[in-house]
Amino acid sequence: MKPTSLDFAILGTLQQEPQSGYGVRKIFETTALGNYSSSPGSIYPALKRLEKLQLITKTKTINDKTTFELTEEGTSTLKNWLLSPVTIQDVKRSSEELILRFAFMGNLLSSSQISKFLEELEATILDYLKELDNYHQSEGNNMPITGRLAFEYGIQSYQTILAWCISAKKFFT
Amino acid sequence: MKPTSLDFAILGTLQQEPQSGYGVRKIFETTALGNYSSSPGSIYPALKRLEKLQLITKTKTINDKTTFELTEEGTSTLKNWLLSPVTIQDVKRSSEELILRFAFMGNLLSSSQISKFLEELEATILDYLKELDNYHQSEGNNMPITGRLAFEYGIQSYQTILAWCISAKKFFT
DNA sequence: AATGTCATGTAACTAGTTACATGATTTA
DNA sequence: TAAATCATGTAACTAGTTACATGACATT
Repeated sequence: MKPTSLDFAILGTLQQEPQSGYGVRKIFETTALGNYSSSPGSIYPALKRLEKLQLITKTKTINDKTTFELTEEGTSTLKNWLLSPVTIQDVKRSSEELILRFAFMGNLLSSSQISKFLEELEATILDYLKELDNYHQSEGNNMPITGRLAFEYGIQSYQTILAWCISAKKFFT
Repeated sequence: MKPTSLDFAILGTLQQEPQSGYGVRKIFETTALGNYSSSPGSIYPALKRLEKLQLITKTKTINDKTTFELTEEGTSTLKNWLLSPVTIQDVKRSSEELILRFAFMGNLLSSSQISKFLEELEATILDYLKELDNYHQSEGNNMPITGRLAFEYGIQSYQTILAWCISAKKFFT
């Protein structure tokens, strides 16, 4: 029963500052933290889930607002997620989630832990890029033009992450 | 009852070449068409769905293999999807899906239709980038460092698509 | 007084995951 | 002959979507 990607997005948000359900929804709606659903049908059940798992607790209920904050277990769950190794599957499946992880590191990890994450990410992407390059070299000419261009977009987007990693590392020496 | 993203990935794959369910699974597993699940629990039910909607039909059953191909309705559904306008929501939610669309255009659309798509995409991303830039200008300094860097990654990844659009257009004059 | 936003929820549905199951065929 | 891969499926579960519902409070 491991938390979902949305769960971690909520945990990270609450870690930055305790929020009501409505507060979380507004943050997901307005900030670029988006592509996470802000609909009540996803947020409120998720909060219940997290509460049942004892990762968050209600703190105070002033007028209408119920404010949630992380429990100790919630904080350590979040931290473990931030510290978990970067796998090639992570890279293949969703770079978005890796960037989300990074975004939440500021408050919880040390500079050297953050820089280690970036180096792991860099290495993993380099590996994957080699794989993609090989495929491109051998199959590129057999692919229909739009297919090939789409594939090349993929390569370029990984190169973008790579370049971003390298420039981001400078902030965490 | 509109087809899902996975449905379109299957339709596009079958349009390129009729396949068995297993064939589709292998393509999703091995090609970079990935992040679409290739598990039997997603593919076989999806094929049933598409068959019920009369977008695909079984053609022949040689030994074990049941081969599916697009019906006329399937082809036109796919084509309509390819031709549908590029919205800012598409861009925000998933560039991946837009690139998937592009990848399938080769066989079904004319050069001018493809180039129109690229121009629409370019314009939409430009709009969105302006929005992101404004946000960055006004809020960038208030954001925690990892949050800001993550945001900047977002900007860079849209710039990558933009550059890709521009270079891809050259193939469809 | 009416509209909009704050604030929280539920109910019905859909798609996708994980895990299991089966049998045939191919390869080591 | 054992193991791997071909080939297709199902069953139980989970998360998320859409749509609806409610009431308080603030604004015009």
